[in-house]
Amino acid sequence: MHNEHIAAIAALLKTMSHPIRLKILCLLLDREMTVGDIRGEVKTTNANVSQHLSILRNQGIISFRKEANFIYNRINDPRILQLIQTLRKLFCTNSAN
Amino acid sequence: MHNEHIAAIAALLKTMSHPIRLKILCLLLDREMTVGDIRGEVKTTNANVSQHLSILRNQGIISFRKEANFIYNRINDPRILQLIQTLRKLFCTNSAN
DNA sequence: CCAGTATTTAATTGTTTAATTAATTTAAAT
DNA sequence: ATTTAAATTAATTAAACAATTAAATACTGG
Repeated sequence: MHNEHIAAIAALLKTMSHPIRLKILCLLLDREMTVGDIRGEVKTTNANVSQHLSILRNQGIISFRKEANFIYNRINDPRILQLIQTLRKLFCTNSAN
Repeated sequence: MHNEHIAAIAALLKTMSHPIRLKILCLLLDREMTVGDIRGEVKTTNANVSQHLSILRNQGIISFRKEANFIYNRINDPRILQLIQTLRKLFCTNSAN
């Protein structure tokens, strides 16, 4: 692996490595969610969710669409979906494969 | 995914999210390496490598064996191997799968 | 025992990150 | 136009992280 790849992947992992951000990504696996929706699932403030979302956006992981004064967030990069699938398979099951 | 899983995975990703530590893990994919070996590959000091190794050990990612006054480090957890394989496949190739 | 090498530990210092709070923007509804 | 709700932004403060340097430990060989 080249050093640029390593730097890029390290940055990605860093973005994903906060419990709230990882949880947001897990929530967004299935569906779109607004900031308010997300705040209902994680135990923190609205502003805090918004800040974490902005970090995820800057990394290019999620994008959003605006409707009325709601903002619907979704996972942008299909590779992130696959990555989370792998994490779940490796660390959340007892299966042999 | 349960919150304990999320916390555990977030902690793992955090440990892996430093460029030097990620590079160390990539180097250890194939072979065992001493601190000195690793310092030859990453541009930093001996003490710094040792500190990063200790973080990786505390996370349970790598283990080591002692021989003379060398310490040979290796990846402990086969799931880490698979995870890095996945990262490489997703973010270091142009292939469609 | 002493010298030399490998590694770890400790202490310091600067940087980054994260949560909280308050203020601001944007859009909708009355 | 004013109010209300959703989301963002900004400012503050505390905590965590990381690199450097120096000191300490562990082990080997003469």
